[in-house]
Amino acid sequence: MKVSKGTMAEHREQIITAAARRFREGGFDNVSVGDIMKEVGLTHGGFYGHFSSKDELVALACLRAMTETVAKWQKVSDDAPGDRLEALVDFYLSLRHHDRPEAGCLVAALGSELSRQPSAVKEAVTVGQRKAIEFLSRIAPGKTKVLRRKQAILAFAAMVGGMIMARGTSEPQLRQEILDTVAESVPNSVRATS
Amino acid sequence: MKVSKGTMAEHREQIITAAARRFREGGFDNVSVGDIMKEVGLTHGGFYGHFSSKDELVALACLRAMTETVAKWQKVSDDAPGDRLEALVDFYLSLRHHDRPEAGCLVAALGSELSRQPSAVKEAVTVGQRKAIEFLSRIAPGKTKVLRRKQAILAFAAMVGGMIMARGTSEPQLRQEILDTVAESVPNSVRATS
DNA sequence: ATTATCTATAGATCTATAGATAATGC
DNA sequence: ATTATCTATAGATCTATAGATAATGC
Repeated sequence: MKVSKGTMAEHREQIITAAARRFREGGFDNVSVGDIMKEVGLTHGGFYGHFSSKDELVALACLRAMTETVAKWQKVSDDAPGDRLEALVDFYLSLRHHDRPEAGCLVAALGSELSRQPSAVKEAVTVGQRKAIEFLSRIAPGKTKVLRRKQAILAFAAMVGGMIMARGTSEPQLRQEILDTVAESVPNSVRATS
Repeated sequence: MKVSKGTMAEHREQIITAAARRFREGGFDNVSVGDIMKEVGLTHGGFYGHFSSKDELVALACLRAMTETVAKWQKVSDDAPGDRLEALVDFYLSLRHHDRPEAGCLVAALGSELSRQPSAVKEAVTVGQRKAIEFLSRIAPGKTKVLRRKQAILAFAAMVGGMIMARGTSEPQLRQEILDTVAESVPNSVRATS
């Protein structure tokens, strides 16, 4: 039953990866330690050899998800033929992202649950938020650093809010109107930010 | 033990009111039927004489919360000495709203949990979202109806996202930067929307 | 007589722990 | 010998239901 140290380290990574996906899919409360361990092919009892509590895994999974998201943003903006921020906004507010919260932005998938998480979780998310804002500042069009940071925060807020509103709507027409309107307006708005 | 029909109707209202507050405070999953009934001064067993399921109460509580919020927005904008939308944005992105999710916007308090709720709940929220967007359209500055609606959707998205980001942050300085930046940028952004 | 509420409970689920098992690694 | 994982379980909690109780309202 015992596995090598290398395999155990792999298991740990697999648990964090599975958790990052499953939590975004089902919410922190509706995904149990047992669910995640089963997905990795282990039993729930072994979990506590890897982590001291479910909360510890939640914090690690949040940071993992946010780091992966910013890395994906980097690729999307690098591949953009035209305006990098505009390409990112279209990518973020796509129907594809809407339909796959488990593979997308953690703040959009779990944002309103974060305020009720223990401080270790919020601290991990804060690190991720800073990375996201810093990345967006780099592709924002403003002339000064201060201005680009303001543009980054505004763009992030509008994208997160737009996606959450779209996911909370039962009518496909309103949903698409929200995604399209925000995607279309953010680039103009960013340029107007001072 | 039995009460009059009038009292029973009052109890029903009290249950919905308590639920609307407690759900925004703790999330749908972390507030039990028993918690809500206890707050109203009843026992959990009597709940099913009022509602067929917890989900039914969730839907009613969501609609209640959103309707109350839009009513409050109306008052805030009516009392504004200057620009009505600007006053509303400042009110929404205030530290006071940040600190009291249970008395504020449902989309900011529970937004990312909505996509996982049954369709009856999402339909109730959609009704509320339409009311919110229609209200914001009325105080938006655009020349045409179509333009004002776009401005309303952008402003709502930025406000929701800004509040959720602020509540998910553990650092007070970053939190305040997010609230201030979005509050300051939305009015300019709205004017730039076309 | 009807029915709003209460008491008690079935059935399900979840986190965390304890001790057993069996493979690694000194 | 050490330890990663497994089996089993304690303790807690939640939704929903069933039957009892006692006050309303015909």
